[in-house]
Amino acid sequence: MAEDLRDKLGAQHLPLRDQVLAALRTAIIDGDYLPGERLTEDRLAEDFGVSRNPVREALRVAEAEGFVVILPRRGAVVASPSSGTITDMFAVRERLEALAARLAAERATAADVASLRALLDQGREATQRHDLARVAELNSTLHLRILQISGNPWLSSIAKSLYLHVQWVFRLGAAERAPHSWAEHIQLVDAIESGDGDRAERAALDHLDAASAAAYENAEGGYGVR
Amino acid sequence: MAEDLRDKLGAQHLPLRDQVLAALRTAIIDGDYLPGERLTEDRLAEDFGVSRNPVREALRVAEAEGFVVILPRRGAVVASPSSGTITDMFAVRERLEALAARLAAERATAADVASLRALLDQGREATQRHDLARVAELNSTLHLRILQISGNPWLSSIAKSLYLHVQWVFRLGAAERAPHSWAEHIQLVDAIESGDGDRAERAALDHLDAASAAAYENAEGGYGVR
DNA sequence: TAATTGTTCTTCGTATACACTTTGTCCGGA
DNA sequence: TCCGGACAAAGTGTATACGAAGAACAATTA
Repeated sequence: MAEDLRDKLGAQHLPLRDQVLAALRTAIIDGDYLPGERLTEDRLAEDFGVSRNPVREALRVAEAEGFVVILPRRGAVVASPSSGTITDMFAVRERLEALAARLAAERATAADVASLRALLDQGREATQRHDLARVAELNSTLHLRILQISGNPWLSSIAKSLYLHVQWVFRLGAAERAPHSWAEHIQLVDAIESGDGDRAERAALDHLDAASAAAYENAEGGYGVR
Repeated sequence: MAEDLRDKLGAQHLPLRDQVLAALRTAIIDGDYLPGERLTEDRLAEDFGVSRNPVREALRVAEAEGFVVILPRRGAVVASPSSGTITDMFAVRERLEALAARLAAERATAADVASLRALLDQGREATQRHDLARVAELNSTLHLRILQISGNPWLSSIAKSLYLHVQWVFRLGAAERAPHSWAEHIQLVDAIESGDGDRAERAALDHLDAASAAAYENAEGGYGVR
């Protein structure tokens, strides 16, 4: 009850535009709306059961985030990530996640490390169960958690946005990420626990290299993105 | 004329919401709207002479960009960058601009280098004239130009946004940036021209270190940002 | 003084209207 | 058949109005 009150003080009723934005993002990432597809305001409004205003506001933010492109007087279309984009995104992610790993190593508390280890355990378990969806989800959670531990809000929000886009491109390409090499993750968490920034950074870079290599293999088959 | 036609094909009549967004950004960066200041939709609509709709859309984007904070059912207030933010921003900028310098070194054409040198010359000249505003402007242009040369749109847009925020914090703090050490810039451009990625990266890092040191000195006096 | 109530301001969402562009279609003429 | 222009349809861009609900502040009451 006390928690309810505290929540109510600030807010709790998240605006429709935010719900629309979230729904739009996931719809695009999941491929429900394909690149190049036209997104008229009326259509989105109908799809989400709201009026045009919340839709418009969500669209502007989605544009700023790079999920849609808005052509003046023509409306919005889902953005079309090109193969060049993958290289570019990984180049930036490399730097950012290396920094995040370093900061996390320098700042992680025992509780932080424990939470990372817990994710690692769940990941191993899910891998054994061959629950690929869960594995991918845990992978995301782990990376996001490290960003959070880094304690740099800018880093966190930028990398998070990049991460979403990478996921998007992945889904467009191959069905699902390959079975993750949790060994790399363990290396990374070990390094963070050690408090050795250099080592953490190296571990992050190694992991990213492997991930980007996998990305290219996946991309080979090709996303039908024109 | 051919250019006019090409422009007309796509568009030319940039929407009110974009004009409002641009005006809002500069108003915040210039300190016309101070951190913590309340920005009601009606007030902004009146200030810019438009209806509430374009204002709302501009506000959402400004929120996504971190210039304003929107409290549910309370409205928007200008964001309040704290001293921690400066450290965080520079940590990210360091990585990003180092990457940009490396990419620029690897990809710069002769024409690119020439345009950088031209900016350098103008900068030196403006410094001699003690035209500080122009110096600051040329400094911005130079950095943005390097980002553009890097050819990585993600890097470019992220770093650009960070750059805007840094400027904002600067203006809040001290009146104007100290007379720039163009020597560092020359080092950087030399390194880019040489095509040596490592060297360019080092030069960028050196420059950022100096800039962040200067930032702290300036910040010492204190931005009255509560 | 402290708690409660009421008032006011403002956001949030909806609905509507209309000008203006872009696009697509149709039709007549060469 | 092919071309060109008139015409209609679709959709964005902007403005405006209105009701509901939350938050802040003032006034009132115990």
